Amino acid sequence: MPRLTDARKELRRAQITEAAVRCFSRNGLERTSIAEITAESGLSVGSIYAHYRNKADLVQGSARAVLAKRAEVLGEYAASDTPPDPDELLARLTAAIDPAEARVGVQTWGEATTNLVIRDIVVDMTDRMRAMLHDCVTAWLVKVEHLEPAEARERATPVAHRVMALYQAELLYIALQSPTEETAS
Amino acid sequence: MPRLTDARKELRRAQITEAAVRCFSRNGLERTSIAEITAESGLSVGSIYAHYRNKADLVQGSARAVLAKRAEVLGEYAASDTPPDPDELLARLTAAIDPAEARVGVQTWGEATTNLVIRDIVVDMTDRMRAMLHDCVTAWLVKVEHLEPAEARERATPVAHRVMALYQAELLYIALQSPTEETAS
DNA sequence: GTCTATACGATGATAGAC
DNA sequence: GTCTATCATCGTATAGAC
Repeated sequence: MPRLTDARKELRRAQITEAAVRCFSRNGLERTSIAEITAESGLSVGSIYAHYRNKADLVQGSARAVLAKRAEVLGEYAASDTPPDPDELLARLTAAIDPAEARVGVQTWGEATTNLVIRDIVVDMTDRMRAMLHDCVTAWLVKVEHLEPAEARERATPVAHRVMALYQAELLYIALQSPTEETAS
Repeated sequence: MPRLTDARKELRRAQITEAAVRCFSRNGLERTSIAEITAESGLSVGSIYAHYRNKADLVQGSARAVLAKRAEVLGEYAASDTPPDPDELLARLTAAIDPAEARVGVQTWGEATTNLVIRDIVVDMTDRMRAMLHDCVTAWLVKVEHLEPAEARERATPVAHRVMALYQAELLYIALQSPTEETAS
């Protein structure tokens, strides 16, 4: 299989999802029409349907992209040599939130309540992020607080759970600020 | 103005919003058609439009109803003579969450990211709930921990903020459990 | 692969009788 | 106030040329 062609295909798909996310952040998942995404991406209707089976497929791809991007930021801290303490971890995480992506993220939560495919994506990504947080906190407990690895892992669980919860609440808070307010720091 | 007529009108409106909330919890805000709400309420299309200007108006009414109901539970604790400590407060609050209403609540968050009217309703209700939590925590600090009222109010602020955040995260968690799981306790 | 034009279905909202 | 029947709009998805 020609991997160059595959790479181009992935690039087009990314181009489309990125345009879609911009539209979603403005008008929401369902109120965004294919025509709008067409205009935003600079492509045509036919081209979009050549890369995505239907709109549901496109929404899934966009949801994955947004959630993956957020998880990516987290992954960097987990591998750090000087792990931040939980409060600092949360502060850095929330500081890295992009308002537009926060809106799409919250829209995705809403969609997940009635769409099983989206629900699985969200739950899966949330579990992964919680696991990464667990790694971060464990690393901090071991390297900075000098706990035994076994005990550190155990004590990290409720802490990771709480950090995740506070992060989600912060994401919601940012998503609920009106688009006109988001430039004001 | 005849208040009996007004009361009947309110009753009909409630009947419609309750049916709407049931539909929303199953299919989401946007994917629920007026026809479905018609069937669920046992009324007709014309009757619904006699009580609500349009679908947006109906969604607003439903959002208000759900959020107000959740705030109501909280109001009881604020007036209690033996205020629960923050952990207990959160535990009781989360225990009182109805899965169907949790789903509509999260859907409302999603809608609020792009709909200014809904956004104002959500922000307003959130602020009110946080204020009530503040009252609860202050009452606990004064009556149980025997702090001075002035200091209690000040110390209660970050606590109320955190309880609210954890409550929101728990609401999301419950909303994301699939409808088939919600009977399993 | 990408485009334009179009078919088809669904849905919000209205009209008018009772 | 409530109903049934209907309209008009919009949006997804496809067909077919290039």
